Amino acid sequence: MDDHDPIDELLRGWQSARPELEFQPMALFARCNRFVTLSMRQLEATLVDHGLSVGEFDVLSALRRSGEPFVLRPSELADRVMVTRAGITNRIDNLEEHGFVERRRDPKDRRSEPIALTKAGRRLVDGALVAYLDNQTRLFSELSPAQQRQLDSLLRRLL
Amino acid sequence: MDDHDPIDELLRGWQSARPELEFQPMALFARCNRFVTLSMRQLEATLVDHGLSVGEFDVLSALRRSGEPFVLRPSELADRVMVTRAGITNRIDNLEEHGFVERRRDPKDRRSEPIALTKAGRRLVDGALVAYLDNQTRLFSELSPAQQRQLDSLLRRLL
DNA sequence: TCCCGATAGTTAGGTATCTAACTATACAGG
DNA sequence: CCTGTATAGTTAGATACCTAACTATCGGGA
Repeated sequence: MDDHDPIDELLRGWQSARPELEFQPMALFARCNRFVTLSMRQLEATLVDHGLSVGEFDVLSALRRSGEPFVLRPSELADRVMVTRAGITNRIDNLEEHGFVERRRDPKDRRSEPIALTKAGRRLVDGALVAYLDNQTRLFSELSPAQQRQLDSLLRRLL
Repeated sequence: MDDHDPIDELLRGWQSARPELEFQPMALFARCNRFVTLSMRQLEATLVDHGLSVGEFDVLSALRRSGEPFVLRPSELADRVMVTRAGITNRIDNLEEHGFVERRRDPKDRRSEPIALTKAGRRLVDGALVAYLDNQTRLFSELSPAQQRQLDSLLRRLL
């Protein structure tokens, strides 16, 4: 019963304002939300040290994961990083300006503009990845391996 | 091993691209993130039915929770809904336009502009609250009460 | 061959947020 | 009292998204 936990405070506020209602699930979701929000802030800070935003890192990551020759079309990228195509256009614009990706041409389909990870982009993402993983590992370091598996299984059930 | 789970796919992609690294924590965080993102979308949809965005609902909720006379200063609201003061100014502008809150004056401090929940605002938030809670309850309905407590305790440890 | 619906990507317009700068007011110490 | 610093809130400018409309191209069927 930490009096300074903002979510317990939220819960107490509601319970005294609407004592007839059940707020346990709200508090649980608020905690999930808070964990993700705070963690994202840390991850952003980690990537800023490498000159990347999370959004840009996601795009470079998708290219990196795709394996040789590290080329994907914008629509494939959009699907993989779960962003609209318009959003991907903007991210690619930024990354291209900085020389981390290149727009190519597809001789088979002139509508398509395959996006290729450049050498510089690959170096960058490979370096940032290590810091990013370290950070994510730290996020869960308070949990034992068994607890981490437990959390994973609960989340799988939720999704 | 669901072949169509996008997070398992993420994991497989990385494992084949960088087999020497450990991606379990990344997958775990990705799952948290995905759960929160998908849930937020549902909650947004629920509130849209009541003519509110999540941000607006948060502000009205904070006022509602504060109890009689349902008045808080913008800076208190900003702290409670975890948004900058600039962000709160905008939300209040919207809510005031729609008549759900009112800007008052504080005779003790002319810098301050206490925000009061109107009758209409209170009706709205009380109605939306029920739908919102129902939705959040549904989010976790796949988990037994014991599993929900387990999740809560894991999250408390993480935070 | 020509047309027409589907597909790839970009552009335009709108929204919500942030940071930083600004205005007005309060208050404490000389 | 005056003055300097802190505080309350707003405004300005930038960013990163979204949806919807648009342009160009593809490919199948009359």
